[in-house]
Amino acid sequence: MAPPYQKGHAMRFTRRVVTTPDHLAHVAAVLSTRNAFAFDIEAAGAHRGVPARCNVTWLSIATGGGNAWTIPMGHPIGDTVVGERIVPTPDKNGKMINRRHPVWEQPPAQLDRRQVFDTLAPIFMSDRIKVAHSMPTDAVAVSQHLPGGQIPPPPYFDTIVAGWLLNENVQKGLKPTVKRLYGHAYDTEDVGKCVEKHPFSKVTTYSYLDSHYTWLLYRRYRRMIAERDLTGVMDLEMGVLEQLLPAFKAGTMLDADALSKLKVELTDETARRLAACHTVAGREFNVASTQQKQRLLFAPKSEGGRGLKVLQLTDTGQPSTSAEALEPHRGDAVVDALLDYAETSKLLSTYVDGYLGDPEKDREPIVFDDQVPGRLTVHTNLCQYGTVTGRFSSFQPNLQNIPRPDTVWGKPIRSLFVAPPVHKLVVADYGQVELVILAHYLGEGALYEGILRGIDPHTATAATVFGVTPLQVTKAQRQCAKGLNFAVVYGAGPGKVAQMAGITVAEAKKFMRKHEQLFPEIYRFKKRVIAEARRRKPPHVRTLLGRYRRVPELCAREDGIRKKAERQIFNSLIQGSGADLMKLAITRLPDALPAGARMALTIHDELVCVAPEEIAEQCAKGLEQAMVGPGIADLLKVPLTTDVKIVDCWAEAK
DNA sequence: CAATAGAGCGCT
DNA sequence: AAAGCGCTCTATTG
Repeated sequence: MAPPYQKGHAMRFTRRVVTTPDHLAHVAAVLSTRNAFAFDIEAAGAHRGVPARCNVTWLSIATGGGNAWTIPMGHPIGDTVVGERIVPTPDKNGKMINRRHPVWEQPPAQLDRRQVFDTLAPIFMSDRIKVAHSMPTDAVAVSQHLPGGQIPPPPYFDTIVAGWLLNENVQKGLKPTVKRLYGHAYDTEDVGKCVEKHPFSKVTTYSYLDSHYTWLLYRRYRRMIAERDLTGVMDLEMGVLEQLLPAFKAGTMLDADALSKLKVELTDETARRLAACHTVAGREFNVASTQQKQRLLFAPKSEGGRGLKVLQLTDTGQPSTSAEALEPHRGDAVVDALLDYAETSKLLSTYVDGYLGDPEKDREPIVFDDQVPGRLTVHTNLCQYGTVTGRFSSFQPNLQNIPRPDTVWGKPIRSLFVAPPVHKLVVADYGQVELVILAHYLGEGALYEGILRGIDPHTATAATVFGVTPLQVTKAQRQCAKGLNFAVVYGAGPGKVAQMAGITVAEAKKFMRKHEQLFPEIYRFKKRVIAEARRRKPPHVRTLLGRYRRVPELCAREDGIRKKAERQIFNSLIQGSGADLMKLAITRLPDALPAGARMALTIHDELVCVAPEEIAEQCAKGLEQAMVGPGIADLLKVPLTTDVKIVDCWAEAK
């Protein structure tokens, strides 16, 4: 039964917009007869981008039988502008200017959020299949309003993950996907970016269509996943998702005092280094401007430059001012000063000001200080569909590029990441997982034999190349072998190998030839992988657990393009299989870890868990089992190892 | 004024 | 001719 027509919005929406208790009860009644539903939220206000803290103002739900609704819960404006208001606002120079603001009519009466979620909680907490396009955002946002802050339980079907598994090379967002598959460009105004500024009816349509199309994608993808033999990988990803949600909701803790202290120190140091740049250059200039640096360094002395030789060009053919390009010019006072400044200013802007915000640059903090005294919380997005290879990406903030603790400024930065009070971080990383996977695929030869015997792969390679026993391998020989192994996995040329190994290009070429003679099985395997991939349509490879990586350029006519595709396809087999193993380990955590311990982060080959200190030891044992125990070990012909540490802060784990 | 491209650099 | 990412800043473009 449709509710009566309501004043204030168009007739055609009366079945879609839920604004009365009766209509809400009807929604719940229909959903209770369904075994799956898609949902989507819109958030407004300060923390709209942070699902753990955002203000949910719309909930839309779609399910079978053409049922779809949207439920506004505090949309501030109606449909038409009824006047305007002059508001004095400070401009960026602090001067007051009068700004005109539209005055909107009142929105229709809306349901109370509490009432909506109380009514729908049994549906969300049931064993129905929950469908969303990027589940973490919607599930964690909704969890704020469910009893006890509970996260809706599985089963899940995340359509963005399914779409990505079906084709990792296309835009994944709902709008581009709908445009591509259904030819409907339904939100050209970016309503979702700031719903509260758009008229009620417009948001109604937008919100409604989000869950409507998510449901259509579910219907479509469910079948395709099965048809393309992707059920196993999809199940794996949905298992990963289950572990991701609590980590996303809880966030990661930072030491608040250490961060404010570091801010002072890094700010001072960076200011000193900036002053040094201006002193040695003899004038003030913008040290962050590559254009100005180019002129300063490479212009002839007669024109006020340093007259340095250009050793490297950028993609657009400009003289490069990167650290790598300037390295040979070390010793020049200006070069030294510029590189010193670049070091700390990068760290300051990314890892300190980037977290705390910077009023001068109109940047909001991304840390929250309302959780535990003395601690700040960040809710990084560990994006399980963030790469083409299967790895995670991490953003807002990126916690996968925190500086290493073995550098002067890296240590205090990584030390910021701490366990919550009376908890420990339990950190484990796979040992040389990519070479282990390669050895598994090879099943023969010196690399395979070495890893089978538990020898460090770089040492094993060095022993073979230099014709010595593993115990006799020197540091320099191991470094050289490391460069060679790198070249295998990434397809690096002699220049990069030389640079990495600290040898000349001629020497690198010599060693690479020798490597090819001593490890023929590697090159045969590589050739075979590429040839088989090229024969498939579209050209692709499948990883250890069946994940696809398609690289259409593998059939390109142009040499450079095709060679790059060959490197990508081979690297994806290795890198993607590494991602498979890590994701499988993550799904094993609930069975392996003691109650109270959970995943916190993953950095490609590293898995960070958090546990109450009294069960940290158990957690460490469980983590090891999850990562290398039976079920993982059985997948490989060679042993996979992990190094587990129990620490108070992340910097201690290296 | 907002969006985008390019350069550069942090990580595995 | 080094695989995969995200963030900050400048300079340009709309």
